Amino acid sequence: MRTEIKDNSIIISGVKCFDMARSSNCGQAFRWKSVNDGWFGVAGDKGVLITQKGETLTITPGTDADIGFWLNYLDLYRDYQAIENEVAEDSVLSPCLGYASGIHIFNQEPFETLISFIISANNNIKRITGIVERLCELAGSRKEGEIPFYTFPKPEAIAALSEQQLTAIGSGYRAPYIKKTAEMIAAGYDLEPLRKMDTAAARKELLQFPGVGPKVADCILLFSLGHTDAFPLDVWMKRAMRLMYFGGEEPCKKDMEQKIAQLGPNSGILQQYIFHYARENM
DNA sequence: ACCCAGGGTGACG
DNA sequence: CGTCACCATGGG
Repeated sequence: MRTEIKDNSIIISGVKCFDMARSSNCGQAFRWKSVNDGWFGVAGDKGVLITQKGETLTITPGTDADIGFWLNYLDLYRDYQAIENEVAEDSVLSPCLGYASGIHIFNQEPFETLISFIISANNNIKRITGIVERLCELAGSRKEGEIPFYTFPKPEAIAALSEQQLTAIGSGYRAPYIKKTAEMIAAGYDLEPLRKMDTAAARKELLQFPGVGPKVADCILLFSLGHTDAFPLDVWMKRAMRLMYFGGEEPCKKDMEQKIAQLGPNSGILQQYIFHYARENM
């Protein structure tokens, strides 16, 4: 893999085992949208267009100082080929690769992920995307450029909104959860130390936030805090796990946990393959 | 009209 | 510890 700067763009060549289309459209992030010949997305205070042609990625705009940020965000440091090789040898999981090969876990900003997945509860991806977009327009800061965009709001900005404003953008009964959680972060709770905790301890911390239960906590751990063994179990995943490992029958909790543990330290990444496979097939 | 969506909360046993 | 009604919203 090689990086260079050309015409205000970051060019990353020799990119293997990465599919931007699948990665940006697999329900882990809500701020990427397909445009003419690529994807426009926002991360932190950066809004960029990413195009992929074969093994070459182009990120526009991008300077030398941004290279490390995007390599980390797109999880290009991780050896996904090794992970996919193991999946290919697993007779149960290998069918997922046809639909999920090239999916990377994006390393997103923790507060944004926390709020986004509170919104995700009992909701569908299209609606979640819309609510997040309206939240950014309501309380984020506008950035001008070739494609103008809004940043994800800071905790203080969301805490300052009324519940009525939050329901007005479509968040429904989750409005008080969003507000209270933002208030807790604005009051000084730091999510960063959760990266270094073991997954179970970090999960317990996240469960303190209103609107965060086991599934939402696992999404935050996996999509923003580097815990690749967090395994979000939503309705799609339960359906898929039932069919793949339990003959279509509902397993008891212990058997499910045992099966997940058996998938190893990258179970969360495998989860994303299974999730995408399930959404396309079930 | 009914069911579903990347579920969580609170009440009750 | 487990179960379950309820929660707001829009699309099928």
